[in-house]
Amino acid sequence: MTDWQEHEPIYHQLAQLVIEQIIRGSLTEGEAVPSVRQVAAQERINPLTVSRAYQMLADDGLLEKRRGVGMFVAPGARSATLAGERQRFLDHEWPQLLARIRLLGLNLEELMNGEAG
Amino acid sequence: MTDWQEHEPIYHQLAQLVIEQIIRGSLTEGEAVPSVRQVAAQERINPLTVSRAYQMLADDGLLEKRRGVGMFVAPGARSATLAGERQRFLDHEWPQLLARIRLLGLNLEELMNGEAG
Amino acid sequence: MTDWQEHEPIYHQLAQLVIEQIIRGSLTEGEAVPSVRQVAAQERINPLTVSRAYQMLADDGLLEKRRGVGMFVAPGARSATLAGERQRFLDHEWPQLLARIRLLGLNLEELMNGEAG
Amino acid sequence: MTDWQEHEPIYHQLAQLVIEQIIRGSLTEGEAVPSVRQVAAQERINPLTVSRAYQMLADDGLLEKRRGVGMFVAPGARSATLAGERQRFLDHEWPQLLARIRLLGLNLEELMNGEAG
DNA sequence: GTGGTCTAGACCACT
DNA sequence: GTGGTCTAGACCACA
Repeated sequence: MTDWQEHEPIYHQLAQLVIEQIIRGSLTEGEAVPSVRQVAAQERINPLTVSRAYQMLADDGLLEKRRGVGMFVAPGARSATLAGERQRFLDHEWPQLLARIRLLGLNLEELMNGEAG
Repeated sequence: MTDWQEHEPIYHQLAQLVIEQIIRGSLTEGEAVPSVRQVAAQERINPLTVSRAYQMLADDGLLEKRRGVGMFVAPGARSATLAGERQRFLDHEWPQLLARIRLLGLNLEELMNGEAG
Repeated sequence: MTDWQEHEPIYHQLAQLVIEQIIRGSLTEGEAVPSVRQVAAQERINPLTVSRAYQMLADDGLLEKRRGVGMFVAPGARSATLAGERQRFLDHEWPQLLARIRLLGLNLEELMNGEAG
Repeated sequence: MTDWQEHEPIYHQLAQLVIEQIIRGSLTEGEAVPSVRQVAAQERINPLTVSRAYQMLADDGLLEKRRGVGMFVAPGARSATLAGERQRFLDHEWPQLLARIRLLGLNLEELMNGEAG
């Protein structure tokens, strides 16, 4: 059972988890994703919430539905995801972040400090 | 007119803007912040939303209300803000971001130097 | 109260209705769309079902959300919709349809007959 | 391997394919239709799905079962099918399609002549 | 007032 | 077994 962030929709966090698993390789292309009911039971959340997450991923072409069978990681999902996420990060998140880091007067050393702990 | 982020409350984003201005020095201690009505008109948002943002800042001791006159940047606001923001950033936001950067296979040093992409 | 088709999701039919109203001009750009609750009450369906329809339209850029206020027909929605629907029809639906019409040996006259009744 | 439409049951689409073949004459009356297993393997779908399609056609009198042998196109199937399909198309599908064509501002004559776009 | 999220539970179609 | 749809109802954040 994952512990969900308070202020972000569960279905969104769940989708993100799947994306991470695809990137990390713990879900490989062509592999079946755990069923909606299975995830719902395991995470103790409503099937509809799981369904929404999977639906989002299917809309983005990361998952493939086979009717009456289940949902599968789409071929090419890993590279597509990785490229897409990188793009989004570099274009939208990082510029704002960098401005913020500079505003706060933080440098590389201070930022690296945390990782030792 | 700022363009607001989709998934974060406007009042929160607005407060953040004021904080940045204080840190940057474009709002100096003792200076009056623009009136609720003024901001509301300029940004085309509800006055209540502006009010809420200012209230938050007042609660944190960054703004001072002077009845019938307006709101002013509190003395000591800049250093307090800067310290607080740095703390919050390093403790809560940065760890997640670093994990994300690693997951995407990006190099932090290059990112900091603007060499990425 | 609309009478819904049996075999197509209500939220999908509802979205289609809104699209038709935009094309037809009974919903003009910038105009507020009836609220989720309002439609739900009027059509005697669940608010969530209405919400899904509106969400689809917002995702396609046909509706604009203003938080805490409501949803509005996006600027440029009419021409975008019309162009998009035409494209989709000509590219995907019509070729199959034409093949079918020819297979059944139907001609223009037979097809026009129905419209008199 | 056919690529199936998203929102219509595969068994229904499969039955439609057989009907088209009968009308087109690529399946003649008295001829055996390919076995359930054969189709299932070729189309990579569940044998039950194929079976269901064939069953529907048999129920409509378009196919005949001969136990232990296979299924065959029934005598009189072609004319019966053609008449039935025309009826169904003109009565149920075409009126909606025509309304849609009108809504999109398309010209039926041009469409029939392939001049559209 | 607005839309968004989540739940519990029912029912359906497809394979 | 699979996912999809819908309902009734609760609660929340935003404006």
